[in-house]
Amino acid sequence: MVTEKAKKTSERQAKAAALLKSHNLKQTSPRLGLIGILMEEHGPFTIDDLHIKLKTITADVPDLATVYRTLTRFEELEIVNRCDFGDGTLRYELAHHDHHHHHIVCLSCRSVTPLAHCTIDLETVLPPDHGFARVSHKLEFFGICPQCTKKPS
Amino acid sequence: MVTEKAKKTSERQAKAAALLKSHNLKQTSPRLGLIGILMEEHGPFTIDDLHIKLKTITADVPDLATVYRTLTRFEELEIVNRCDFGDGTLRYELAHHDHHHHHIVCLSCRSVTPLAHCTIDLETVLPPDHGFARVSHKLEFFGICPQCTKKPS
DNA sequence: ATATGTGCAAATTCTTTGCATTAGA
DNA sequence: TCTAATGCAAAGAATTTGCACATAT
Repeated sequence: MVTEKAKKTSERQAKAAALLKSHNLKQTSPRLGLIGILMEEHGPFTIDDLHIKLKTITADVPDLATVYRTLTRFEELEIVNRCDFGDGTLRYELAHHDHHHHHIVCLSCRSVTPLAHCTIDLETVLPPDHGFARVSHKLEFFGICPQCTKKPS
Repeated sequence: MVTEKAKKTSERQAKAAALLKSHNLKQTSPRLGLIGILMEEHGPFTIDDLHIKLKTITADVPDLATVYRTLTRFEELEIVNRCDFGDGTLRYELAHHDHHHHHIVCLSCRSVTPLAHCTIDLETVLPPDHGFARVSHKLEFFGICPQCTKKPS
């Protein structure tokens, strides 16, 4: 009997393989491992988070340098998004090309909550004559989450 | 005869001194120098930019560590804003308390253009039941500026 | 077979910290 | 005088790089 979980895992593996193939990247275990983790949980995760998670699923963990190189590569290919919450450590999450979204970060416990989707309309936010091409944006929210608000800090 | 420029400079010095006094900070030359520079040009500037600019106005340049400490202090006191454009180096600009604004960064020449003011309305962007307290946001735009768009890269 | 990817170790870059000394208020 | 601020040097943290070896296609 095939469990539901095992089924999902194999689906993910197939998707991960297809994703690499579509970008002409070789199927290596660091890459498959990283995409697998990012498909399983939303994140975003720091490089260290990801490196630690890799340890739990593989015997021979890839080198930290490889994790850095892999994610930099993935970012260039827009397989992942890089998130910068201004705390000195970058975080990565899988890119979803049908929408994009932002996060709200708790300044107390550092938890990260994804927001449903982006409602920013560039036309209304930027001056009409800005003259910039290929405009994108980074938007992150910060605050004190409901749990931390209750607790006396 | 007093030139227009000299007059502005002395006005700035007076404002800088008042700013420090209002926060109970001692009047030291690193602090006065930094505020002076930030009042003169919008920036935002990296720590290194500021350190280099200090060299042009003072004989005995403050140590880099002092520049870091001073700006961290200023940020806590909300005298300056810290800007993070995701390129690995933080930038600082004077905080204006009557408004806040964002920037558009050219991905080609790295120039930074301040946008007039922020038009983001938290109510419409965040889900109504988010439950976070003391919400703030960081928003930066990226693109290719008009000059760089013209030039063949 | 061959270009691509990886491990390892060292180097870089940005930032922070400890501590003795100096200097504002 | 007495606390706060600075300089200096060293430590830290995150990330990048060079190069020889390994591996996917």
